[in-house]
Amino acid sequence: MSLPFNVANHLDTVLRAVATKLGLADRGFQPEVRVADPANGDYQANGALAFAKREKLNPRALGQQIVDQLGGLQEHFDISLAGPGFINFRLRPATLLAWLQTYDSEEHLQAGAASARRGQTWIVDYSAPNTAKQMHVGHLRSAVIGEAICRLLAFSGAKVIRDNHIGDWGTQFGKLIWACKRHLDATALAGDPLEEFERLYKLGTKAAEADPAVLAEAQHELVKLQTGDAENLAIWKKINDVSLAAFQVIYGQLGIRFDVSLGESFYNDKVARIYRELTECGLAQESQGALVVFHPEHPRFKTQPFIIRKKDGAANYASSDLATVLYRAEHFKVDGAAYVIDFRQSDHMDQLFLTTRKWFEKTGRKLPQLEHVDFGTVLGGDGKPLKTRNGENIRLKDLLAEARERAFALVSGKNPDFPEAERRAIADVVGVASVQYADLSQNRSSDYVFAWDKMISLEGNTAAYLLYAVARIRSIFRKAGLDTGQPPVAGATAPESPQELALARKLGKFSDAVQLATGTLRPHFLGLHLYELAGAFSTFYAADKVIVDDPAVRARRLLLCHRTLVELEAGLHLLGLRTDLERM
RNA sequence: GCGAGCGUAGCACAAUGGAUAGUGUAGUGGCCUCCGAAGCCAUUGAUCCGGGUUCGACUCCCGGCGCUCGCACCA
Repeated sequence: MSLPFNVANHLDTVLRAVATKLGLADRGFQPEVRVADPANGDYQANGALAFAKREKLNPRALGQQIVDQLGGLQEHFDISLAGPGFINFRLRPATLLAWLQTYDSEEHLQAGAASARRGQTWIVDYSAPNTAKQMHVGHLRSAVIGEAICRLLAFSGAKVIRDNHIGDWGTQFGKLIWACKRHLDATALAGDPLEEFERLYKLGTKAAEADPAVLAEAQHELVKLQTGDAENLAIWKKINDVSLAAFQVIYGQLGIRFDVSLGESFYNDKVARIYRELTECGLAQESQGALVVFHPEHPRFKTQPFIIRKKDGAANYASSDLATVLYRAEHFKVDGAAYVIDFRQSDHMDQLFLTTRKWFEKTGRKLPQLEHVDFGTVLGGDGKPLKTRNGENIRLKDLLAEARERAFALVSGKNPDFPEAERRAIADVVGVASVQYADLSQNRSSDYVFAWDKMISLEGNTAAYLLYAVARIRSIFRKAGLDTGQPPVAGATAPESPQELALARKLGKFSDAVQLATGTLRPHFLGLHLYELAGAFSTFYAADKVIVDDPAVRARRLLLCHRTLVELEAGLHLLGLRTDLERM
């Protein structure tokens, strides 16, 4: 028997078969296979405890009964019954070696993982900045988390559509066009066009606030735009083109590439159908002049309306989001849609999903799995949303530039002898990766404190610590005159020392980490695995010399080094980080 | 007011109802004649309060307290 990519799933399958044989399955036995604390083994099955309790059986006797049926697993596992009825599985060293020999590259790891969601189509809605404004720190999390989720879903076999649902339509364009027609600075526009549009946007907003006549003019410009006025449409298009080009620079640095950018304007001509359908199926009603949806069974949404058409007859983001769900279901035929949007919009998302569920049910449509991938706020050291000293939003381009500068200073301090161009290249990787990883290494649901010192200090669970492990492994190969692409690992023996074993066992948990991160749409589970892997490597590296004379020992330690490199890189790539550095 | 989320060592975080609540940082004490010390080893220190469910609760339920966010036409 060859060992499967995900050992826990294999154990689950075997245990279910045993449960069937023992007549437990039809009474609801669940194996409950979990990754175990290393002190207890590699995996544990907890199912006997709950089942025995429910069926009034002795849990240890039941556990023993199950263990007695697991003879076929003895080749690969040391199996024991422990405590009140835990079944512990410890992989044998030879099995660890076999697993490591099989999963020897990023491609093979992916091949192993790709069965989980084969045949599924997912659309991921992330980033979604508004045009005419610079991307700022508030846009960071959606972009970074969204990209990681796309990669995780694709890795587990899904077809993924990356959709940038940009805010390219709305009432702000009235004020903006008003300002463009009166205050455009051609020189500034030629220099940094987005900067100029942002200035005009602020100017237009202020002017409209101060003077009702301006507001009226701006509203007129908006109506002209909406009714297809050629001049206003041209300005609008110019603004969007300029904005997208500026966004693209940021996306390039973050390793993001979208498949489609279907912004709000794309859905302009699709909202009338929403009003009609929702009214016809009895979900929508008039209230205070607006078209709204109430949910009588819901404690809050029975009185808090979901406004899908404003009293002035215009669409809003609810109408547009409903049209978007329909388009994704009809045109892309998605099985799932993940919305990477901050937690403050939870009410909106709840109302959107609730309404969609009822609407699709009434119209006989298949409902995709709808997931709000929410996330908290990026905070400053004062515990408030991160801003500049004068209270402005921090621009993403400035933030990323500072990250690279700080990384450059650090690399230069550590390795002043590296050529400057190389130090720059290293800083580009380390700086951006540090920002990305600071976000991805913790549970997305909570707010997080943005602290340069912690994220680039290179201590603890940081990108630099992981990349340092990558650099050290490359260094071992380089110094020994070996190629990481052709590791000389023939004749490797099974891991022996405690540090080799700990590292090998950690390597085998990659699949569990990917599965957990993907299943929960929480990338930090993968980050945590990579951090623990890098730690296990550092411990191994300090304890066991790799380049030794004994060919078998040398081959197996090189094998461990190589697989650590492969997994660290595969994992970091899954999180959207670059790893292309030889040394740092 | 109603609703949602969050309260874990000085600080920053982790824990898919499981075994002795993990890690980083800060503190203390060790380790470079040896493949990179941006490292390794050891050690001090925590579940907001009160009930409940469970063989077992940071996790689930109820009630407090505290912080954050949302609540009619911005997205």
